[in-house]
Amino acid sequence: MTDHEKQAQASAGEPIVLIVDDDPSMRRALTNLFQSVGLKVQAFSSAAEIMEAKPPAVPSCLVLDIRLPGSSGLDLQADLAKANIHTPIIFITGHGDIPMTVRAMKSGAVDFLTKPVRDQDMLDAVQAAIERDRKRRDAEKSISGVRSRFEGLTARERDVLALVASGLMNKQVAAELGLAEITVKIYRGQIMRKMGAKSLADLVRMTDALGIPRNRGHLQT
Amino acid sequence: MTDHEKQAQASAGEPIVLIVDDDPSMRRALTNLFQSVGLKVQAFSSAAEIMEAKPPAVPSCLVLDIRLPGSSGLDLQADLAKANIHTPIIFITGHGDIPMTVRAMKSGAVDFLTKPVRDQDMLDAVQAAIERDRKRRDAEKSISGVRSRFEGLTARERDVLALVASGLMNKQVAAELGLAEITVKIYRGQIMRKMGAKSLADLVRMTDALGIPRNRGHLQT
DNA sequence: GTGCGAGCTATACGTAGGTTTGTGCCGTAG
DNA sequence: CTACGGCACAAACCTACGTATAGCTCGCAC
Repeated sequence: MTDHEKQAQASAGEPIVLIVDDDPSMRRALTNLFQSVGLKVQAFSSAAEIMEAKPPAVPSCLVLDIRLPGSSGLDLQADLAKANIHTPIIFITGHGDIPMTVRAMKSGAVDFLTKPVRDQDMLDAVQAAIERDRKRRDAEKSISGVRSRFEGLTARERDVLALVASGLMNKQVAAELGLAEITVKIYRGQIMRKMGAKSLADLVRMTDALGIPRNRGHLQT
Repeated sequence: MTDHEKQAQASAGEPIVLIVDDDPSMRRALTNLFQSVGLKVQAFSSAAEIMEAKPPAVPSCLVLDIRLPGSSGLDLQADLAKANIHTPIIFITGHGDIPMTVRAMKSGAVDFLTKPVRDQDMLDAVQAAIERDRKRRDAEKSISGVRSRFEGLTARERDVLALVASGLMNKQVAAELGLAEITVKIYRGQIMRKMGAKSLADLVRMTDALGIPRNRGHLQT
């Protein structure tokens, strides 16, 4: 298989583990551990270093020492969240305390391991983290196409879409927007075509996935 | 309408804090703390005791010492999960360790506080936990009506519902089920009436909320 | 048996959805 | 100026949706 072919299916496979630890011997040990089970590894020695690297395009996870030179692992976690990078994080700590653990877990860490870390615990945690990331990426991918098509709609088409997806009839949409019914019908057809929806049910699910507010939504009692 | 305004008319009823601790002085202190901010309280001295009580019908949370006579707080957490009771849990511990904390948080605990507990930390945690429970109850309530109406559908109506909600036209549904189109139309009308859906969009959202499998679903690219 | 509800269909009719073709206005990019 | 895209509408036409009325079978409970 050529590199090009590998790249083509990269989004689907070959997960990678990112290690951030200032202790070279720790980096080496973790790298060996992960490689021994066939995982790709990339190691960093500081938070700054990994923030400069581009986020991986494959399912991945971070293994992070809570005590790092400069900023702590928790700071890095917060920075990544702010940068909208949601790679799952596994913390390792030598002298962690409970409040620190709680904070990390509340912020979405998948695990928090204490030194000395047992190999099997680490591998289990990484396995779970990568699986979580894979799911997140799949979900992300499944709506990215929908979102980009939505971007291609004109302002008016979006108005109509919101009302149609909320269950209004064409004539009601027309009244709401001060249009003739025929105009709504035409926009509606354009929306279906542009969004690639083959039925109204499709369109409804797309708008829900996009989180478009419903002007007349319900579902109660 | 903002989320705050919605909140005001959400799940009615006086929230309650359930305390489980074998230390009478701790129970008294916590009870006083919560009552001082106007929260209702019910205290228990063991896991067995609270398992016998009926789960509260109002937004609530558990404040749980991790070390309990008989079973540990983590065991109680697991038992409650098994019994399908999802009241949010706040743990308190005197001598907890990190693995215990991780396990509790992974299992869905909202917080894990160490003694001595600062009053404000406890109140913040309880506030968050009750809010979480209120949201969960609201979500639960909003689909319970839909679910019960779905139970009232006949077998054939459910067949038709699944296909209609997946976006098929009446004639396609008819072909799929070996029926005449007119039959599908009539069932469809009955479904709309029985489910209380005022539009197809409604119906689609209901089926999605119920997790009904789609025979011809998509949403890709 | 009688009644009842589920299941199934038919004819008929009215409404809603959707496309095509064509018209026109407006603003802006070239 | 001209071309283009967004916006808006109309007439004509076809398809899909939905209801009412009516009739049929089957199985089950009384």
